[in-house]
Amino acid sequence: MSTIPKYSPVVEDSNPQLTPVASEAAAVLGEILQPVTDALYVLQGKWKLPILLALAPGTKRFGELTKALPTITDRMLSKELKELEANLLITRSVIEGVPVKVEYALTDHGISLHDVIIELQKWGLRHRKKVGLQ
Amino acid sequence: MSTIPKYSPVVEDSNPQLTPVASEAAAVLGEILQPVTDALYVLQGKWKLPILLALAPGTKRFGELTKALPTITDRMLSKELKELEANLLITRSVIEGVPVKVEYALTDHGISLHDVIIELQKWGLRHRKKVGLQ
DNA sequence: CGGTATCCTCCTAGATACTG
DNA sequence: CAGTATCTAGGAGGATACCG
Repeated sequence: MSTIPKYSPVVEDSNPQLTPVASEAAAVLGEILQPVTDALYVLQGKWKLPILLALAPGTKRFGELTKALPTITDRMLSKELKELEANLLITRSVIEGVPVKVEYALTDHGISLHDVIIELQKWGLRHRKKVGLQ
Repeated sequence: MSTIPKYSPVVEDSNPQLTPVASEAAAVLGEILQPVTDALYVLQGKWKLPILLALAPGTKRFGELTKALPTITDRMLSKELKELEANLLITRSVIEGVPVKVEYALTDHGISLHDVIIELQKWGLRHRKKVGLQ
């Protein structure tokens, strides 16, 4: 196992994708790019959003999540949960016993994604109409 | 060349990643997942956002974009511009002459991403603090 | 029950060279 | 100037089997 896996939070590097020219507009753009990239990063991948939505109604166990997301593999679910935990969006609680139970729940920080998701939803609906898919 | 490339708008399939159980909560979740996925989809990749931000101040030509995004390759820029155009976020205007000029500009639909981007930025800034990267 | 370990496949992104 | 053609590498995601 590698020592520092992908579970480190946020985006890996602040790569300068826009030239740092000395115009105010460009400066503003630069201040937008990084935070937005960070936000998009934590939602990246096929399963982040489905998992977060599945946890929205309340705490769920590993097995309950696999039922809620019938096509995810155990490996993927495990991997994604680790990343979400590393980004402080969910908590993982082990309940000792035989067999052991593990509960996953949204953190306040995870819940705070609500506004972002609503805004994405609103735009996504407009986009569907615009593009003509129903 | 394949006949139907990736330039088709929105996400390829509505894959049921959440079980359609008969609870109201799940129904609401299903209505959130698809539009949000669509919205995230059009911003996906390393260059979508930088290109959109580079076009925010106004129309730019291909060469101007390569200068604004110094590390992008021509191939990548060309590919991403096609996808953005297919998603109706930008327009492509050919100005005949020798040599030919091509101008790219945001559409109203592209500009309408503003609210989404601001919301992502706000959350991204909070996320950086939360995660402890300054 | 709640995962790991291995192996594999495809897709994205990039490098390089060339063109109307 | 504004791209296209071709090739390649790396990583995300997936299948399957096994484990404390």
